[in-house]
Amino acid sequence: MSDPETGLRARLVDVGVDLVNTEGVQALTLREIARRAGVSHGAPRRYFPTHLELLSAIARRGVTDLAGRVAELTGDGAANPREQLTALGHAYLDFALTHRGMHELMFRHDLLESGHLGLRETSLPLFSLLVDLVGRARPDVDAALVAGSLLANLHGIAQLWSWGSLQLATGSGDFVPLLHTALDAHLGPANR
Amino acid sequence: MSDPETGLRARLVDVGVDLVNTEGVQALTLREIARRAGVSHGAPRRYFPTHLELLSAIARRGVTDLAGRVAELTGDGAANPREQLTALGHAYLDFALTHRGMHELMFRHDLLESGHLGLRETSLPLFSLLVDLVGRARPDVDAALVAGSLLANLHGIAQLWSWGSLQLATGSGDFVPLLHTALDAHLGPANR
DNA sequence: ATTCCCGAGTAGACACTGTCTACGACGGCT
DNA sequence: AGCCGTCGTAGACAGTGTCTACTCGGGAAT
Repeated sequence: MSDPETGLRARLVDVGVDLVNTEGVQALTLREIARRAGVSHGAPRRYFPTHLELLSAIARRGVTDLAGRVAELTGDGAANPREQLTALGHAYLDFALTHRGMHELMFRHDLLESGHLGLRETSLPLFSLLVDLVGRARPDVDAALVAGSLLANLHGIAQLWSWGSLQLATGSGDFVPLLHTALDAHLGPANR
Repeated sequence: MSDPETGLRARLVDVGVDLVNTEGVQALTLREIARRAGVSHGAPRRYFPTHLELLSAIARRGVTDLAGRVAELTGDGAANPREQLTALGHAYLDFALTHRGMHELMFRHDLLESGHLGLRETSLPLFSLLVDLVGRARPDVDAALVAGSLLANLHGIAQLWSWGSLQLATGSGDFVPLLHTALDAHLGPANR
């Protein structure tokens, strides 16, 4: 009847999401998750045959969370694509920096290559949204190429910023100038 | 007298570099490195008090390797900065994609945050070279900001490309168009 | 109503990991 | 000769992921 009691499967993922956001990615031990869910260390195996599949389920939670935030920011019809892209970039960086553990988990090589995550399918709508916005903002260029480079730019800023390399480089403690630099570079200088 | 016999310390790092390039980052077990170096699992502790410090030493080898490649590409005086930046970007992407394990190791959060790696100091010359080149190519902008964004862009392309997200996005199996898109975006369209 | 059975979780074993500590060789001093 | 410090060994310990045998409880079928 109550919500969190709906099956051990969901509870394990809930615990994992909490754990990665509070303690970091190295705390996502199979046994620790089981412990916090109040079951024995063998229990998760019935739902997730391997540790990687449990981690993938947790990471997928983060992907859909991020996708939700982006969707609600860019939801309203055909607004100014440049503004929407700014909001999208801001949302992405904000998510990555306030959920560092989850962001790190979402892009781990072993998860991505295991195939359990299905990031290719999960993140494709976000990418095609980006392609659409870029295509509307700059009809004169190869939208897929520019969108790809812009996505990589956002991702790189999030990554380098989160461990401090870029803050030392740019001096300031604010990532917004970097975001605007990246946007200006790919979309042309902000027209007013 | 012979080269590889110069101390266990160097031999451990040698073994680690080989291992990460052939088997990947998950093979860099303390005990496995010791095994391949022909010593017991307790031996590394005399030179590297913890596993992370050994990994940091291996990663530092990769950083200096990359710095060397970049330095020899951009060594000749004051050539065309745009061409030098193109060569630098190509070298960076090439290194990241042909040494995937090493590249992944070099940018692991736990290594960076442990402080043992010293990436801040190690990679600073590379970044200031980038700032210099960007400043010469575009005297009209904040060079540090653009260089930071460009570095993040290169890093992001390397990362996203290496696990296939971008190849699916751009269709082609070649990363050079993406590299030129990023360079054009930050430096302005190639003059001529 | 009794039997059967199957899904869900437990408990213990196994090989492996990183860290710690006590111990043994070996070589260069005085 | 005796000593001592450096280097490496060997074993213990807690913790990990995976595997397998088992127990328990509640329907379904006869």
